[in-house]
Amino acid sequence: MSSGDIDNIFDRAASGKSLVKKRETLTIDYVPEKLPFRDREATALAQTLSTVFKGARPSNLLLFGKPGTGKTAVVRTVVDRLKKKSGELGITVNVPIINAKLANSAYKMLFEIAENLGLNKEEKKVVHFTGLSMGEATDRILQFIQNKKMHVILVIDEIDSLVDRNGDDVLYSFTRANERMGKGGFVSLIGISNSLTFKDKLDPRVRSSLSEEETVFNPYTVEQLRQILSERARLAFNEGAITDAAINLCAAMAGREHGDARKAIDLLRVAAELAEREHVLKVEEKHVRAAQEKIEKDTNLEVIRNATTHTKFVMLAITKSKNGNTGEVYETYSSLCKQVEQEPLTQRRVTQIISELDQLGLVSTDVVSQGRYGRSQKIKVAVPLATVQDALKDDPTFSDLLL
DNA sequence: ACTCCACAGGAATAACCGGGCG
DNA sequence: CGCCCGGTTATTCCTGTGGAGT
Repeated sequence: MSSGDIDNIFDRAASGKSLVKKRETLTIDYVPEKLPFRDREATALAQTLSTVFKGARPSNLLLFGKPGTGKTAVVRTVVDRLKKKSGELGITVNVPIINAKLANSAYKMLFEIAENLGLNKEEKKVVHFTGLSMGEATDRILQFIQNKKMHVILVIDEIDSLVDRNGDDVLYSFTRANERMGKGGFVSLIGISNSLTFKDKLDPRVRSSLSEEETVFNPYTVEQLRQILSERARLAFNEGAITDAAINLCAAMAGREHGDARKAIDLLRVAAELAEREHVLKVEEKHVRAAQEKIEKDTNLEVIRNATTHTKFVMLAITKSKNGNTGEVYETYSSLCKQVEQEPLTQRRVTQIISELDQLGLVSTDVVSQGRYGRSQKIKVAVPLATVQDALKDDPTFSDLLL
């Protein structure tokens, strides 16, 4: 380290500067002015939506693409502009953007739509957060839109998770709404889906209506990711606070998955945090590697921590049983339960929990047949043992069992 | 070629929760 | 108040199956 570098540290400390100057540009919520490599998609979307300014209903639209390909970001920038423009022109357009996955049930989603459209500010509450039948709730929302002659463009993010859990009944009502609505009000749907096979899960009627138009978002290439990251880094970091090599590594790591820009930016942010903690001058490749590990560990930790007690028991039982076939896991599991005087669940339920853990990637399973000795799963933990123990140590139920 | 273990994993159903309806 | 609604967790009962041992 040269004396210049040392001066540099002092200068930064004195002026209150650190590596990062604009942290918010490294979060997923930050939407840049202009989205690189997404012009085509953005103009197509703007084109479709522009019909509201003629007072007509825009076509329903489906957007496809893997996570982190800029779907949500494109929608948000275009919608922002749309709102600004409609304000200037004195046209009222309601554009609720809701995330079906975060809402985590069809009913809560309806509730959020209602909130967004301001149903609950009127007279008295119209749609509550439970208690009504689904049909009733949708009817009330549509009725409201019709009465107020509202122009609504409803954006449903992660629409595939809605259909996976609740089927397409709700979507059916919304796509059909315009026929019933008469003149004055309308509803357009914009669905954002992570899954490319999403359309197959829909009823044909819903499918044709929902995808009057569609756009596919291709994954970013590593080179594109690199450019996106460089641009963000220019905004976020102080001059010379990050090496090109670090940026390239972020791009390469995120590109290896499927061109996930969100992941790339997460990596960059966490790497910066780690570098700052070390009080070094530059974010380098090793910080990016460390960030990768940290992100993985943190998500696993969270998942285990938020799991139900029995899921935790099962997780622990899997780490404790060496052989890892279902019968053995179940036995260690029940003995763990009895140690703390809890009623163990059925084996059927436990296999279900195991397959849930498998889906979360905490555990890997493999069906193997051992001939005479039956057919079973070979279950292994897919995360470091320390992670499991860390996650469980805060739970008082497990404090005695971890030794 | 047949058996039969030790489960996998689907289907139906129940128990429970928070909350609205009349 | 009793009943309905949707959601989640758990139970009960069930049929299906790869391959080591015979």
